Amino acid sequence: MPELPEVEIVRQSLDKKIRQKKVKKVIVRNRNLRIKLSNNFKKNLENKKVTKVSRFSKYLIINFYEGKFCIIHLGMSGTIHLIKKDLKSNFTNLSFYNSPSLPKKHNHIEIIFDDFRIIYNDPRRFGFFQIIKNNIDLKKRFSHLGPEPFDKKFNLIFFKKFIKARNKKIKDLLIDQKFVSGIGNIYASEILFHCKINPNKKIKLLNKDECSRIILSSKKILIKAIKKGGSSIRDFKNPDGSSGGFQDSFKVYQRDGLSCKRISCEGIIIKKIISNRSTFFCNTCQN
DNA sequence: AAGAGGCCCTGATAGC
DNA sequence: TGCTATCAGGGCCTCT
Repeated sequence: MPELPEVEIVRQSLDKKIRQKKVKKVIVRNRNLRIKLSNNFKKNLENKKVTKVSRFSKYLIINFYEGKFCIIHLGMSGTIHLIKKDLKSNFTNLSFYNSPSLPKKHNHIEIIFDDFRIIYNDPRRFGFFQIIKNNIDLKKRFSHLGPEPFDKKFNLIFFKKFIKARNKKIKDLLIDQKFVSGIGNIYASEILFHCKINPNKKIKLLNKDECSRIILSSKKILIKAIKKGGSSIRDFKNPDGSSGGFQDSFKVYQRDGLSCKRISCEGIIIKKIISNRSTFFCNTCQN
């Protein structure tokens, strides 16, 4: 499901809700996520107080007072639901489950606070939760990942150096998390449309100006997507149940066969599989 | 050693 | 109202 903008939207509403709150109880219904949940998972969370919720790339990070962290990756289909207690009901337990936005199946993990709980739902179970003991381990955990698009380290010098002695298509490079972290399949297509570069182009053929445009467009598209609340396709929703709006701004994603949205371009949007994933681009203005 | 491809898993949709 | 095939926004592993 989610790329960096969607994860950031989840982070924002989660942070607003659980900052400075103490976890009362944890319910685990299914430990078999992509990474099997550790045996002491519950113990590590129960009675611990949250300082804040942060994020790196597509990973959510719940920060706790004693210096531990719980990282959450949503995989392809993970969603987080904030469920408030229905004050009209006197039933202690069932009164949490009357939210129409809560799916019936695959609610694997619940983290319970005083008068609300957060529920992790994930049909495909490509997501995971992981406890990280301290700051050093947290750094290590993300050490294989490249900078985020907004990071000033993501610049022309870095770009040129990284692509040296490599040969792949630019679309492949953009979703390579070792190069830049947070961009996934949707935004890669949107970014390349924005800077008018063909996703099939080999990186060794990119000139300086094109590299600069890719950097700039990556920043712009992701920031715009965050401002619009992420993209709601399939099942993505803000934990409070509201939808994002960036999907209405898609210029190429899932628009194959339709005409190019660029003013004065007569092109048609093409869908092509690049390394096993759908890629969309204009056959005219992206060269 | 970089890169291509397969695989983890379930659900929605298309086509018969 | 049934099947079966294909595809889906991620990331890791293996083979070459």
